[in-house]
Amino acid sequence: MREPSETSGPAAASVHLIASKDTWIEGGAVRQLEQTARLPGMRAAVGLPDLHPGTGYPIGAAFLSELVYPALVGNDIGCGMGLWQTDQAMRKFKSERAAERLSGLEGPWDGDLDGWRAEQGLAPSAFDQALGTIGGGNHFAEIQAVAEVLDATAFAALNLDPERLLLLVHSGSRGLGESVLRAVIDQHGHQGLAPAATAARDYLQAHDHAVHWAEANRRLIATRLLNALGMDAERLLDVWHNLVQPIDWAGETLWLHRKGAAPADRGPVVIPGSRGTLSYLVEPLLQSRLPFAPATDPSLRSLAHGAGRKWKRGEARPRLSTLQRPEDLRKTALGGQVICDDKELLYDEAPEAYKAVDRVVADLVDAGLCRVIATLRPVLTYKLRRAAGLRDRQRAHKPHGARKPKRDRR
DNA sequence: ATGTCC
Repeated sequence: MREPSETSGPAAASVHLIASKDTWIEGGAVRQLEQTARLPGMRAAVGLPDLHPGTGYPIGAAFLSELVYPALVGNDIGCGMGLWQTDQAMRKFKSERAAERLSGLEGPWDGDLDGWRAEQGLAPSAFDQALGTIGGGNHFAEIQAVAEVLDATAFAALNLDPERLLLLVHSGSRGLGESVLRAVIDQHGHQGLAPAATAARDYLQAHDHAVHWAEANRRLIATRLLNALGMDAERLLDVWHNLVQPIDWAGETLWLHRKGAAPADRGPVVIPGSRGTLSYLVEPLLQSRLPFAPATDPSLRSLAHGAGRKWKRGEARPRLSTLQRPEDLRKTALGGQVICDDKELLYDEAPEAYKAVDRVVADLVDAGLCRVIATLRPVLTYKLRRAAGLRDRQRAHKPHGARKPKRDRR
């Protein structure tokens, strides 16, 4: 573990960075970590090895505070990862055939929403048309195969079969979380809220609903995708990496904010790479460490939530477009296939835009925070499918005058 | 990240 340099200002929370010297971390992200740690009421802050800059606050970090900071959780409240084991044998899977069967996941679900919501115990919201949709950015649904089993005992304990395909879903609360954040920010700005105050209570109630919505959303995404492929599956895990929750610490209640940080106290988690690299199924090693205290657990019971972005959104296309065409990006180095009809998104989420997940996981293992159970190989990554007529064209019709002149074909 | 943006 390396420690950020001392900075001036009021002595505040302890700040830790869990990363080896070989792991690239942007200076701006470390500055955001230190600045956030100086907010009122902060007790401890940790940057995980996937730390990278966010808008105002870093991503890949956890914060322990006396106050509740909605802005720190961000807009995608409840975002996380769900993992399913399917009944589909890897050897019999035809990924091109499967890709043809996947479409329409962007539109509203045509099932019995009321019945399903009741089954999930999920209160209705104005955003329920979006239930079962993946969204944009780094969200995805991915069919994976087991690449290597490194801990056979833990693997078997999860009832995992190395021959069967898995489904990993990464999504969150979409527009609902955005509306919850906007409502509290409009009233109170970015300030920390006293947990007992009405503002915090109202926020936390809406936050908890968004967290529930996000999990239900991942479940419905999985259901839709599995139905389309004619597969059955069992959920192995579901964890949130964007949320705030109360945590008991030496008799007092503090608030643990995870901003792109996976929990180390909810069983195994998947640390996804990019669509072109392996993902890691890991077993956290902190579950028996009680009582909870930052002094004995500087990781704040958290793990990296992925590889971490290396390039900001929008930066990848100009860097890569001369080297790789969109059709090149729809096949990956590990033989996987990518469904993504949005060019900007295709470039933004290219493997090159991410740090090396192997390095990130190695840092966690070296810090004694987790053990690798297995590595998972991407087979078919679903990002965004546009209606057939609109694929690889301009998103919307523009007036003729606004159209660029046709360029010569190379 | 965002029923994304005019």
